[in-house]
Amino acid sequence: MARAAKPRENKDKKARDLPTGIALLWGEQDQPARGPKPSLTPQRIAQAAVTLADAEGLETVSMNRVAAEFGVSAMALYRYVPGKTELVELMVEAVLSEPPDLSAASSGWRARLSTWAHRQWAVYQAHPWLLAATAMRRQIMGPHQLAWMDAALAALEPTGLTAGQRHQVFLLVAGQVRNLAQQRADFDEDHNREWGRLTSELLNRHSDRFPALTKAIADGAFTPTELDPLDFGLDRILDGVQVLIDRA
Amino acid sequence: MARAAKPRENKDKKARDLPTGIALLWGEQDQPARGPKPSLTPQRIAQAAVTLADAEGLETVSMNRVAAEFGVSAMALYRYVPGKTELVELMVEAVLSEPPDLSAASSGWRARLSTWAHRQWAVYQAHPWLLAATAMRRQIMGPHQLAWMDAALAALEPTGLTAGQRHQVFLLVAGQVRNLAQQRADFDEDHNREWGRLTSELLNRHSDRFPALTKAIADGAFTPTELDPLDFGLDRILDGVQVLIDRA
DNA sequence: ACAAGATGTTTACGCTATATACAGTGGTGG
DNA sequence: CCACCACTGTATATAGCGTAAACATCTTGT
Repeated sequence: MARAAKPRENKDKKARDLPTGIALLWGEQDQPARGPKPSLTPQRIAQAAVTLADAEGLETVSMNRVAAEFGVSAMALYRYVPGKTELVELMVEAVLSEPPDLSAASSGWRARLSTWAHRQWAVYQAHPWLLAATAMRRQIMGPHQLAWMDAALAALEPTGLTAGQRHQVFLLVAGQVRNLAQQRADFDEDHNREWGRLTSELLNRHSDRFPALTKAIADGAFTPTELDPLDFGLDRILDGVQVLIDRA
Repeated sequence: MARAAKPRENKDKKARDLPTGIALLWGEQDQPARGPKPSLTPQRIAQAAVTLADAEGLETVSMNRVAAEFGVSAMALYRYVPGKTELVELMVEAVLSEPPDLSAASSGWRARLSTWAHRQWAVYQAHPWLLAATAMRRQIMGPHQLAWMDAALAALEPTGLTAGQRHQVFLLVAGQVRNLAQQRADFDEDHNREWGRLTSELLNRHSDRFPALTKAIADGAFTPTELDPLDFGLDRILDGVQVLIDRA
C-alpha cells in the first residue's frame, strides 16, 4: 500500500520490467482506487495455471488457455501479470510455498539436509513441470525460493565450513534433486521400455563400439534396482561433505 | 545402403517416427537412386544450426533461419530432417563428437572420471545451448552420447562397485556437470550483479525472514571465490564414492 | 523416350505472445 | 450531483513459429 502507482515509465520496453515482476513476486502491489473492481488476482491466475500444468503439462499453459479457465480473454490477464515469464515465476512461488522447519524435524546437519532434499524432491514429484519452469532463463527468486535456500544454509551452519563452502554444498544438494527430476522427466516408464528395446538392438549391432555399456546392461545396471536413486546420490554427496568437514 | 526405402508408412503421423530419427542419428540412411542430387545433408544442416546457435543462441535457431543460411526455403529442410526435434538431436550429436580416451589420459578411476567431467564441461562451455537442447523431452541417444557414457562406465569398472552402483555414480558425475552448466546459464555476469543488488535490497527489508541467507551474504558466500565450482562438487562426490568403495 | 521418384517452392493453417485501440464501469473531486 | 478519469476487459492485429499439402522441376533407371 501507500506507494503511488508510477505512470508506467517503460522506456526499455521489456528490459527493465524486472522491478514490476519482483513486486509481484513479493506481493507488494497497491490496489487501485478508481475503476471497476478487479475480477482476478495474480495469485488466482497463477493457481489456475498450476492446476492446469499439473493436469496437462506446462506446454499447455498458454495465456489463452489460462484465460479460458476464467472465461475471460487472453489479454485480460495482462492487467494482472506483465507477461508469461512472470506468470511462470508466480507458479513456481505458488508450488514452493513455505519450506519445512528442519530444526524441528531432525537434528544434525546431515539429517536436516537430507530431509530438506526429500521435501524438495516431493515438490518436484508433485509438480513435474517445475523442473522445466525453473530451467528457463534469468530467474529472479521469490520469497519462497529464498526461504528454501535459507533453510538449507541454516542447516549447514553448525558444520564449521566456510561460507563459500556451505554455499557450494547447498548448490550440490539442490542440484542432486534437480538432476533426479531431470532423469525422471527423460525416462518415464513407457519411454524407458522403448528406449531399452531400440538401444539394445543398436548395441547388438555395435557392441564392439561400446564395450563397457554393453557389459553394464548385461549386468543389469539399467534394470530398476532396490536402491533409491535420490538417497544413493545424496549419501555419496553427504559422505563427501563429511570428509571435508573431518579434514578441517 | 541396402535397405530398401520403405514408402513412408506413417499411420500414427508423428508418433512412430522414432526409427526415422534414430536412423538419422546413426547415419544409416540410404541415398536415393532417381531424382536430382540433394544439395544438402542432415549433417551440413546440423552444422549450420550449431554455428548459428553458438553465435546467437538456440532460440534463434528456427527452420526459417537455418534454411536462409543455405539460401533455400524452410520447407526444403524437411527433405533431410523429419522435424525440428530431430534437428536438435543432430546438433547435440555434432558437438559431442568422440569422447576422449581416458585410459590414455590418466590412470585410476578417480582421475579418469575427473578428466571425463572436465572434458564434458568444456563442451558445455563451448556450446552454452547444449544444456537447453538436452533438457528438452524424450531424448533418444545417438552414438556419440552413448560413447561418452561408455567411457565413463569403463572408467568405473575397476572400482569393484556393482553395475547398478556404477551406473548411479555415472549419473551423479554427469549431473554435476549439467548442474554447473545450469548455474552458469542462470547467473551470467550482468544478471548476477543486478540480482545481487535487487536481492540485497529486499533482504535488507526482510532480513528477519532469511537469517541464514543474510548471514551467508555478509560472510561473502556469493562473492566469486578462488575454489573452482566444478572441482569442488566433483571432489565431494568422488570422495563420497571413495568412501563407498572402501566400505566394501 | 518415358515414367518414376526425389527436390525445392508456394501457400496455408493453427498456434504462440503481446502491442494497440477501444468500450464499459465506478469511485472521487469540483 | 455530475463529470472526469483511472481502471477493467475486449477486439483486432502483428510477427513469428513448426509444418501439412499441393505443385513444378529436375534426374535417372528402364
